[in-house]
Formats: sequence, structure tokens, C-alpha cells
Amino acid sequence: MNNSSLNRNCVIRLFSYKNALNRLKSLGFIKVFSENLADAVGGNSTQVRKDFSLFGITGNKKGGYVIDSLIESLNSILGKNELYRVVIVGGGNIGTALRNYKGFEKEGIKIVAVFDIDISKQQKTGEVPILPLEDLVGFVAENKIEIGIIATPEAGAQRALDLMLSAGIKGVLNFAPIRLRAGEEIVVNNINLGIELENVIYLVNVMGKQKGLTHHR
Amino acid sequence: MNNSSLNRNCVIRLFSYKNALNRLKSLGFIKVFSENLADAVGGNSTQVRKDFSLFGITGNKKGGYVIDSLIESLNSILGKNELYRVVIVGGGNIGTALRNYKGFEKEGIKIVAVFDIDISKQQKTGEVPILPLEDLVGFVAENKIEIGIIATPEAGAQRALDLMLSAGIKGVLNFAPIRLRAGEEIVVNNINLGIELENVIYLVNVMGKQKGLTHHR
DNA sequence: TAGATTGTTAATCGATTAACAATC
DNA sequence: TAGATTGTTAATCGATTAACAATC
Repeated sequence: MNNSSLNRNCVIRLFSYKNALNRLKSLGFIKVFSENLADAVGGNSTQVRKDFSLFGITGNKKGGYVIDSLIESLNSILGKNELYRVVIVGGGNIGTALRNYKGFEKEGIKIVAVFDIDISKQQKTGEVPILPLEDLVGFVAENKIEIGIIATPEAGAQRALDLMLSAGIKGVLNFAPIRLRAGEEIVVNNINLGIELENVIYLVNVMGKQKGLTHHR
Repeated sequence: MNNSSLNRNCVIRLFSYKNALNRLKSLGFIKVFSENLADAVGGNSTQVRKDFSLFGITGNKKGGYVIDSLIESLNSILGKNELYRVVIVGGGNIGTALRNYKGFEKEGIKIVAVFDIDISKQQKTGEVPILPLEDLVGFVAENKIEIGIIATPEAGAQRALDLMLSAGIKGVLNFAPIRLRAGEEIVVNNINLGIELENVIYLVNVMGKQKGLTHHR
């Protein structure tokens, strides 16, 4: 664990392994080999073992890995036995979709509130209320929320980040297509939907000329 | 252009440069230095120049780059003077959000139809109709669509991909949290929202111990 | 045991960064 | 010219993969 290769890609792969393991488990499997896991996530078996070894996870020399205990190890490494509460700023298309997205629940992620400047969008009641933006700082501080999602238009994103920061949020997933200015004390992970789609388009165009070039990420 | 470093990250950065340049242009700027561009996308100036050099883009030894011609070069490299038509499979939260997402238009991307198995969601009229899934293959073939988005639940994703493939689609942006089986002849770019958010959570937790570790992607 | 699989070291590969000559 | 900036080569850095000993 003192190893310096605490690498972003590696962590992402750990999450993928965990997802795949849960799927395998629900299919009734008890054990896996590194080879199976590699297939499930589209990697190679050496890398699976290397990733595990980086975090001190070990299996059985011949018998592979016991799924249950592997999931347990991953959960403890990835810090996921708790429920994570998340707020969203921006109640537009993306914000609303994420508010209703079913995929978060089973990962222990709960969207607790959405904030928007547009008063007409307000919904003070309901399981996930939509509140005015000026309530953000108070709400976050009071409920000790650490994670936020920015789903505002480009123009509102920096302000959203600044508010979040001042409220004590420590990590942000940003969907606004702009690079945000932030200090060292906050984690920002950017998803730019336009760029992701354009990237597919570009690769398709390149593929027209060169042969074969499957791209999985 | 015969250089083999035709690298995914590099292409993504080219898209970012283009976005930043459009922004700078709309602010009235005429020229940029590699240093400015690096700031705008959060990179470093050597990398900017290296990326350009890989694609044969040159500037002026002292005067930096003229924004207009730089945008033009990038557009021709990234293949973006055309309008790209895209279909979505899955009319749930994500699919609907993407259908209405404003950010695509200015990138020359147009969502032309959404397909869903749920008949009750159908909307045959309107600018972006929601059609039954069985119309997908015919529609795509007839309109020569090359790019698709999968926004179905996990269970429907592989079928969606197979249908798209058989209809002649060549590139897919996949939001279903599952690794799809596809041949060499199709580009698949996966976005797993759960994993992206979990990654933020993980980094925040790690940051609690280690100091500073801003993460921008 | 023989075969299969893990865990790790060493080699390779690729991407980023530093250094610097060219030149406006 | 002197200073600043580009474009590119070489060095570094990090991540992936290959090889293989350990062993169940």
C-alpha cells in the first residue's frame, strides 16, 4: 500500500472488477481466476493480478480467488460499505437524469438534493427535493455532504464549484464542458459528453481508412 | 501524419483545444500562444506544441498561433465541418437527457431519433421522435446513420449493440454499465457514470490521508 | 506427480516532459 | 539586437506486458 503506483487507471479497474464480481456472484459463481476477470472487464490476466498485488490482495496459488472475499477486500480498499450522499447543482437535462438514475443506488450512492437558480423548478417536497441555489451552502454544511455533481450550463459551472468549495465539498464530478479553476484541496473529475461523442466520431472516421481499431475504454 | 502516436489521449486533447479556441475566439482574441492554450485546458505548453506537431500544425516562431486558422486546421483533422447524425437506444433518464442536451448542437452533432422497447414512450412526431426498437435497423440503414448511443439498462445493452451493428452503425457511445462484446469493426467508447462518481469518492477518501492531490481529467 | 495458476521481477512500450536549436 | 516563442530531439517517467519461479 506504500507503493507509489496508486494510479488512476488502476483504481478505475478495481471498480470494474468489483462490478464484474458482483455480476458473477449473482450468477451463482463462487470463485474466479484472474483470466475470467480479465475477460469480464476486457483486460489481461497479468494486469488483474498486478493490480491486486499493488493493493495487497492475494488469491490461492492454484484455486484462483474466492468471489465473496475478493468483493470484501475491494470494498474495504475502495471505501464502500458506507452510503455516500451526493448533491447536484443544475436541474436541467443532465441533472434531472442523474437525480432519477437507478444505477447509483446499488453502488451505495444516494442523491439527496438538487439545486437550481431557476425558482420555477423548485420542489421542496419529494424524496429528492429541488432547492434554490442559495440554500446549497447551508444544506451541504448542515448535512456534511462531501461529494457534488455539477450539471449546470457552462456559464454557471465555476460559480457552482466555488459555492461547493466554500460549503466544504471535497470532490466534484463535473459535466459542464469547461475547465474549472480549483485549488489543490478539491478533486474534480470532468466528463465532457460532447468530447466523448466526438471522439467516437473521430475514431470511426479514422477507421474508414485504417483497418480494425476497436476501441474500448 | 504517418506518425504512429495517433493516440487516444492526444485526440481528446485536440478536441479540448478546439473547444477552448472557440471560447477564446468568442471573447475577441485573435492569436494564442501555446502557453495560453495549455492554461485553458490544464496541460503544459510543450505538450500543446507536441500535439500540434504530431498532426503537422505549425504556428509562427514568435507570434504564436492565429486562432482562426488553428480552428480550421483542427476541424479538418477532426473531421468536423459536417453535421453528424446520431441515434439513441433507450428513452429513459439518460437517453432523454441526451435527446434534449443543448451541448451537442454547436459541435455539429444532431440527435435524430430515440428508440425504446416501451411502446408507451412512443412519440412518432416531434423534432426528435421516440420510435419502437424494431424500427431501429430500418431507420439507421435508410438514413445511413453511423453513430449511436446506448442508454439502456444493463440488460438491454448487448442487444442494442447487436442491432446497431447489424444496421450498419460504426461507432457507439455506451452508458450501460457493462462491457459489451463487439468485433473489431465497431468503435465502442464506454462511460460508466457510477464508476466516474465512485472514483471521485475514492480520491476524496485517499486525499483525507495524503495531502493535496487535485485530480483533473 | 503433472498441470495450472498465482505473484513478482524484469523488459518493453508508450506518453510526457525537459532541453535546446532555430528564428521571428 | 535581445527576448520570446516555436518545433523537435532526447531523456525521463510511468504503465503494461512478458517471463518465470513458487506452489497448490
